[in-house]
Amino acid sequence: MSKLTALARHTSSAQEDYLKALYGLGAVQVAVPPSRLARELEVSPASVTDMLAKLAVLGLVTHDRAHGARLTATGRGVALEMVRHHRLLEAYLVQALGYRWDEVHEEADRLEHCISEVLEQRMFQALGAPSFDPHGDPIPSARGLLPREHDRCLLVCKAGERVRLSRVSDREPDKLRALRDLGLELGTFFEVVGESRWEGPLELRLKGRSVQVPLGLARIAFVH
Amino acid sequence: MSKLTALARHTSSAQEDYLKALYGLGAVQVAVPPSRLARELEVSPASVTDMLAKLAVLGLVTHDRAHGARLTATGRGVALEMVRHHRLLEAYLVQALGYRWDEVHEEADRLEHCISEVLEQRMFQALGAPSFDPHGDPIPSARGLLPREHDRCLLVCKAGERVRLSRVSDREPDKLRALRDLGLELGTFFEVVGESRWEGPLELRLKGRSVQVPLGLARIAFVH
DNA sequence: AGCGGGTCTTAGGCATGCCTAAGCCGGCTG
DNA sequence: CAGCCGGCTTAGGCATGCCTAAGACCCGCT
Repeated sequence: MSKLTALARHTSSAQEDYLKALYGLGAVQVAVPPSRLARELEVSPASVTDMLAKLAVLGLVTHDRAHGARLTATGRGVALEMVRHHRLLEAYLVQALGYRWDEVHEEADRLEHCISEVLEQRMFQALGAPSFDPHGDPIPSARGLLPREHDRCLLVCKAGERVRLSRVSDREPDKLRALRDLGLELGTFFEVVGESRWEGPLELRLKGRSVQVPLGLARIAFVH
Repeated sequence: MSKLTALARHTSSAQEDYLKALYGLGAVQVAVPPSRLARELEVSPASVTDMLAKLAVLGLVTHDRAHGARLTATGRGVALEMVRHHRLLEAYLVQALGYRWDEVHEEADRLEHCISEVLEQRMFQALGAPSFDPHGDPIPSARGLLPREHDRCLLVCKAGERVRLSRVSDREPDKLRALRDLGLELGTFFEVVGESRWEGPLELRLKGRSVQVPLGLARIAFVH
C-alpha cells in the first residue's frame, strides 16, 4: 500500500501539512473542527475550508459542517508517512550528523516533504531500524503501526515518584534547550521531590542535585 | 556574504532552478538566449520571459532582448549555492548512505532547495570537506570558488592515450549504469585502443579486458 | 421563541508559476 | 528590397494556496 499511495498520490506539501496536522489533532478517532486546524497551521479559517474541500475530493478526509474533519484510511496513510519522515529525519540528524534535539524540528519540517521512499529506507537502515526519535516520539513503521506509549506528563507527577524522562514536545527549541540545561535528557532518571503548588516550579532530585522545573517546561515533558 | 544572501533572499525553488540552469549554461560569462533556458528547464519560452523579468527585478539577472540573460554577482551567488547543495548532497548520499552514482541526481534536485546552511555544513564536515561529487564535478566552496578542471571528453581521445575517468554527466541514470556495467568508474585507468570511426564505438583496454564504448556513453564521459 | 455570538462558508482578490495564442521584430534569403 | 521565419514578448487563462470581508448557520441564553 505504501507503494500504491506513493504512485496514486500527487499531494502537495501544503496538503501534507494539513493531513499531518489533522493526524496530530486526533482526526483518526474524532472529528476536528476547522478552527482548531486553522490555529494549528496558522492560517485563516477560510483557507481551511478551501483545503478541506480539496482533500475531501481527493478522498483523503471526510468533512461535514456538523462535526468537522476526519482522516480517511488513505489520508491517515499519507499523514503517517509524513510523521514517519519527520521523526526519522530528526533521529538521523541527531545520530548521524550531530544535531542537538532542539535544532532538528524545523529542518525536518522542510525535508519531510521531499525525501523519497528510498532515502527513507536508507536512513532507517543506517540508524539500525530505530523505534523512537530524539524527543521520544515513536517512529511509525512502514505499515503505519505505532508502538503505543503510556507516559504521563511531568506536571501531574506526585512528590516521591521516581521516574525517567520518556518524551518531550519537539515544537519549542528554546524550551528543549532549557530542559537539557537543567540536566534533563531522554532517559534521565530522577525523583519528584516537590509537586507544583500555586503554579510554582516542580522540584526534582537528579544525580544528587536539586533542580527547579518551571511549569512551562514540565508541561512539555513526559515520564514513565 | 553567504549569510547576507541567505538573509536578504526569499528565492523560490523555481527561481533557484532558473538561476542554477543559467549558471550551468554559462550565464556568468556569456548571455544565454531564453530559448536555450526554456529547453533546459522544459518550460515554454513565455514562462522564461516571465521569470527573467522577476529575477531582473530582484537583481539576480540582467536581461535584454538583444543578447539574452546573464547572472549578476548576486545571482551567481545563489546559483552557486544551489550547485554546492546539489553536489554535496550527491556526495553525501553516495558516501554516507550507500547510493549508487546513478541514483542521486533526482534526489539531490529536490533536496537542494530545502536544506539549511547548517545541514550543508554538517554534511560537508561529515564527508571530510570533499572537493568533488560522485560524478567528478567540483563542489564549490562556501565562498563560491570552483577548483577548475582540465579534462577532455572521451570522445576526442586518440588511440594510444592512457587516461583516467575524471568526470561524467550526472543527468542520465541509465547511461551512468551502463558506464559502470562496462567497468568504468571515477578514477578507472584505461587505454584508448581505437577511436570512434563512422560513429562506431570506441574501444578501450581496461584491466586487461577490451571494452566497447558506444558514442552516446563516450559523450558524457571525461578524462585526464 | 428570539437574540447574540462564535463558527463556518462563500465571494472576491492576490501572488506564483505555468500554459497557449497571437503579435512583434530582426535578420536571412530569394 | 521584400517577404518570410524563428525567436521573443505580450495578453489572457488556469491551478494552487493564501487572504479579507461579508453572509449563513447553529447553539445557548434570556
